[in-house]
Amino acid sequence: MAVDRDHVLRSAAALLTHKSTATLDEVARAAGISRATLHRHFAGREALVRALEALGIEECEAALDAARPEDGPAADAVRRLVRELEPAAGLLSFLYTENQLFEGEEQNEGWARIDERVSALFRRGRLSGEFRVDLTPAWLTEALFGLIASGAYVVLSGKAAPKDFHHMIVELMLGGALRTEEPARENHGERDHDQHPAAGT
Amino acid sequence: MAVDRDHVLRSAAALLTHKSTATLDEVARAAGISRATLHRHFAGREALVRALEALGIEECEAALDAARPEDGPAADAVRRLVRELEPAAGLLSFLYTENQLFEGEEQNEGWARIDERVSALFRRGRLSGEFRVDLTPAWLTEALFGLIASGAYVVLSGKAAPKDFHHMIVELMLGGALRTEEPARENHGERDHDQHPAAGT
DNA sequence: CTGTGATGAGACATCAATGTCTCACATGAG
DNA sequence: CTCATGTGAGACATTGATGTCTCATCACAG
Repeated sequence: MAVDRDHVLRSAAALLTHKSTATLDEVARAAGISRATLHRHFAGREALVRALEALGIEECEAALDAARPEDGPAADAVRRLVRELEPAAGLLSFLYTENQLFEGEEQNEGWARIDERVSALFRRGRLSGEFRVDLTPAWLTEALFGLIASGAYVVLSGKAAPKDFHHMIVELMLGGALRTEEPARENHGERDHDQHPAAGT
Repeated sequence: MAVDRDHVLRSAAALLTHKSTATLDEVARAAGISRATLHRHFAGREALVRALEALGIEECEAALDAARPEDGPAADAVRRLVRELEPAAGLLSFLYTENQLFEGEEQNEGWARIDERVSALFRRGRLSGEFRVDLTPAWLTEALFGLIASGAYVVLSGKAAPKDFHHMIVELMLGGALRTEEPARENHGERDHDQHPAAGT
């Protein structure tokens, strides 16, 4: 045997994340194999992207499982979810933009399922009174992935440190940019970052 | 004369927004002209994208001018900015993802300028005590454009109504998803004293 | 009407990415 | 050693998008 399929996929994901138009030859080089070998494992660019999509879906599902979106306060579940999704941020960023190309084509049911699970989390939070009622679960779901993509980009471009990824996204997502007397992002039981900016006057 | 250059650009923007790989032939058809004519106005795909980029920059600058980011509460300035940016959301969404392809190449200085102006707004808000200090202006700027892109996508896909565009983005951006005793979105200028014992736990 | 200018349609060559195939080499099993 | 397998390198044809050019048509100014 040869060529660790998973290694190839991850290399491809890393490369395509910041150069989505990379040639198959470039993808192969990035993985340390020849174009011929790459083609032996993935019939073509289409197949490669599909495989990446499958990998992304797989990681999202795994992240969702690990984040236990049904447990405890919804806000904490969101924090855990972002935490679990962080390793896949680059790949997701790529797929997020790539998916817009599939406009019109039928969306992979895997995404629909993930979308549903995340939406369910936001719905639960809304029902429990934790989340605002004027922001729909659908929008929050879309926004979450959008922010993850933006976050991955910011970190990649060096405008922010990797260690701030989780904080940036979770805090903006949950608490917003406005400073409040009572920081909305107080931890509901879980000890995440606690860089409370001493909201006092 | 013939072919309203501006019309062609806007058609192209609309098409490329949801199919970024559209053929020049498709772009031409979308604008209601022939590929030959399209080519007479824009030397090639490269030139076309550049023109779209220039248009996007122009609209952003105009939006920034109209939003008076220096006036009044920073939060209100953000609201005005999103309002002014809304018509260009589709175009921005396209450029936002497209820009990631130019990774490595020198970024158009126009974007740098816009980035700087928006960042300045968030810096101002942070200094005035309106915005949180743990979220950097750079991140908020990136996030704002990311949310605008997400918002444009959600509206385009029909998951949200166009009329909610502004609300969705501004509210999530400023107030976050968490429900608070004193909804941040009601602060349209004057800060109402929030001395509520919102201590969740 | 006539001339000018812009456009639409389409032919044609070019180019880059891709799909396919061959051949030689390296490695490991027997 | 000998064979089977997987791989690297590269040739070659195909395909789709593009750049370029020609020619007929249409609208409008004179």
